[in-house]
Amino acid sequence: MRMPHPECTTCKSRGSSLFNFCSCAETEKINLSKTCNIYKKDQVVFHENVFPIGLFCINSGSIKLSKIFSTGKEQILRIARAGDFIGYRSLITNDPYSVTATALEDSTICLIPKGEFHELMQTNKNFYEALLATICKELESTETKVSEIAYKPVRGRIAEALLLLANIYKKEEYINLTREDLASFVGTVKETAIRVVSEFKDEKLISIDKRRIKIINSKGLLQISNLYD
Amino acid sequence: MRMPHPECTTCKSRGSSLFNFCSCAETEKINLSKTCNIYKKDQVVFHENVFPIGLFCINSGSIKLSKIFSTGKEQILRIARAGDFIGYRSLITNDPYSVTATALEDSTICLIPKGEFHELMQTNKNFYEALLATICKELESTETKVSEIAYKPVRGRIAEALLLLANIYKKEEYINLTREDLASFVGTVKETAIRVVSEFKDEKLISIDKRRIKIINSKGLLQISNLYD
DNA sequence: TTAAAAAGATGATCTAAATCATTTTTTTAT
DNA sequence: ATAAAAAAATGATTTAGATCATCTTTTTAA
Repeated sequence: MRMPHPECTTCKSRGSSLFNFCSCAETEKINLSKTCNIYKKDQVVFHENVFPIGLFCINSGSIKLSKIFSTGKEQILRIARAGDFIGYRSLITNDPYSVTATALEDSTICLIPKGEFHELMQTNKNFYEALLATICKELESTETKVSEIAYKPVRGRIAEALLLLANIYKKEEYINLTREDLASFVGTVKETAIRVVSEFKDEKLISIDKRRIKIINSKGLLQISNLYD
Repeated sequence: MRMPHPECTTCKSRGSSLFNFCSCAETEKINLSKTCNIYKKDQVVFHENVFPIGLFCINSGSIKLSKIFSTGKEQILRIARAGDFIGYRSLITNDPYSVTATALEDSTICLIPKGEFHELMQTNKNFYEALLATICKELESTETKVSEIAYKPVRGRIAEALLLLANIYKKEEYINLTREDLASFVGTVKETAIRVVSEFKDEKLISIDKRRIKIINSKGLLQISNLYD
């Protein structure tokens, strides 16, 4: 779905994005070449194994990045929000996407053409360095994820995930993720995630309104998360 | 342990390392500023949570990069060999090491001072770009590891790990890793790794001499590895 | 507004893999 | 060469969490 372009220069996500490292002139230039679309909830932004055509910059909403198996199982690796870039790795390595990006809610996403991205990489050192730092941070958190899935019990992983998600969704009052997505995020199944979330509710660590989760005792959750570190 | 410096310019690992992107003059300069040490088997090269003082370049041997838990459990994330750089991520982000590096066998490792590394990053675009590409690849393989630990049964993970290790150790005839390290690498326990390796021997997928593993049916292993993708 | 679909809850059962315990083989150090 | 230590092998037992099945609540769409 096409929509009137939000302006990059005045974009409310600019401060929290890598565009913060771009000059006004650069931002203006990007603004002219970009296109912008609304993705409905559950709509795929890009598919695993497909070659990229540009850089996606999330203007509003949230996007899950996941690997999907032939068995239908899904592993969510990361959840991106307003201001985040997605799909830049394939642009750098010239490889097809290694993950699938799907909208978790209705989201507005801008697409910056490949050439524009590469030009920015060539000409703006600050941008380049900030991007490199972002990738390094991502790698570190992914390495942490490996160890935790391997050694931390489900209860600890869900406690930790809820704290992380509360931070991602800090502007909203509730964590807006189905139990099934929560399960995919921590590497378990729906039923187990449902059970653990119910336990946390009984233990007064979280409250639930309809199906939405709100943390009411983050210290308690942190303790559960750290039990096995 | 100190030793006579191997020469960077004639280093047999140079072709397979990122120094391949450096000019002769640059390599000479690095050669003069570097120091070189032998690390005995099981010796720690650097520790988690410690700040880096330079860039490590493996001249010979093999190094495991792992996270170690307070419970004593270890998750091996990556195994680095001759020509590989280790510890560059902390140098880029100015953070302490997020993993511990330990010699799997007696290894020779050069240490390039921090300043030298940063200068190279500033002045040599090819080097910079190659490093960025390396990190991107690492991130992709770490993401794959997350999904596999979450969804692939131990048999499949060990089959896959053996194929990967055979490739890392392609110059040697045997895979030189204890069952315990193999277990840490795929996220399981020693006993389970031992049992699966024994099964593979019984199924004529591998042969074992003393405790060393040699692959004799890689197609079979690949099939087991792919059963659940 | 109502029917259908999706999400969540919950109980029962099963199983892969962890844990615990002991023995054998290989390696290392004296 | 021999003793001690480390690694591997193997059996018995336990368990966390997956799977299967059914029911309830909430959301979505006609």
